[in-house]
Amino acid sequence: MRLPLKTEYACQVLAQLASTYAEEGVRQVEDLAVAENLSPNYSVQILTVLRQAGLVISRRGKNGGYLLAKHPDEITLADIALAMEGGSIIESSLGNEGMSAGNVHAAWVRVNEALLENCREIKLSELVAGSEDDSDWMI
Amino acid sequence: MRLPLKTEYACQVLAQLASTYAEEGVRQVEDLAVAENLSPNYSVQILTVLRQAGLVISRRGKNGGYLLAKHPDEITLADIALAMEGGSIIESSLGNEGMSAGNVHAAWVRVNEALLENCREIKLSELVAGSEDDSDWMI
DNA sequence: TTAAAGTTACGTCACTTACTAATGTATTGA
DNA sequence: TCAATACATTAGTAAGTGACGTAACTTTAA
Repeated sequence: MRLPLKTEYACQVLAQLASTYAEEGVRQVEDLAVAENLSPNYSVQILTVLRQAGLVISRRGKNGGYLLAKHPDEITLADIALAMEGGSIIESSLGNEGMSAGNVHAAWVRVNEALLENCREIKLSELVAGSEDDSDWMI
Repeated sequence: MRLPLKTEYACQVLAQLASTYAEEGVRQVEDLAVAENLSPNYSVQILTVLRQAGLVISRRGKNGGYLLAKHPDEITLADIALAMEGGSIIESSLGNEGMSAGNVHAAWVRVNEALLENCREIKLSELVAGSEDDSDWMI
């Protein structure tokens, strides 16, 4: 199944914010969108979700913009995915109709939990282009 | 993201075939579909994919039907998911447009690989209703 | 040879995704 | 204060996808 672009874009925008985290200033949507080659209008909607999830902080009005709510080491892929996708990353929609439906559903719930654990091990800081970590396993 | 019903149905149909694996006879689509409460027509399409992937064997003509190609212990969730979804379970569609796109893409590729490992640890035999294994962690 | 079963191709309708556009609201600096 | 600026929210939409149904074809046992 395809990972929603929405979620991938969220990773990009957050990585972009992380790249200037040390400077402590806000970044404007236009700026972020250009750097990641995204539609500014769509980026706003993504940033709104990220704000509601407590991953970014926004300032309105003139000289407004966005900044990370936490250190890039303390935001994981799991946080991002859950923020964008809701309660689970992979969700099984099977009910109890059919002999094996219950077992199949339970199995995928287990897979989702294992997946969450894996995502918890990838930090936002590793996604920043040109960071120290990005040479080990990144291509 | 929602796990495609197609994939979940595939698990159900295979679990159903696994439940009578010892009897070594074929099961007809109608039979399988009723047991798992699926549309027979749709089940056919799923079984066709599973056959092409080498997970089931079909016999055509009168008294035809389907049977598992391997022992239920030797088919895993990974096999099923890959058969239904293609090369990867979770696929990132990001290219290289945008500063962090490459890193984000690489991260999700890594997640997919970890996910595959997890799926390799769940055997089809565990999905069979009423099997010995289904009481430990199944609800 | 005929009826039963799988095979294949096509059609389709509702839903979702990935946007754009328009309007509203808060903040600031002159 | 007021106008400019930037985020916030809602609505709209076109294209794609998912989950089916239908129908014609092929194979095989009896």
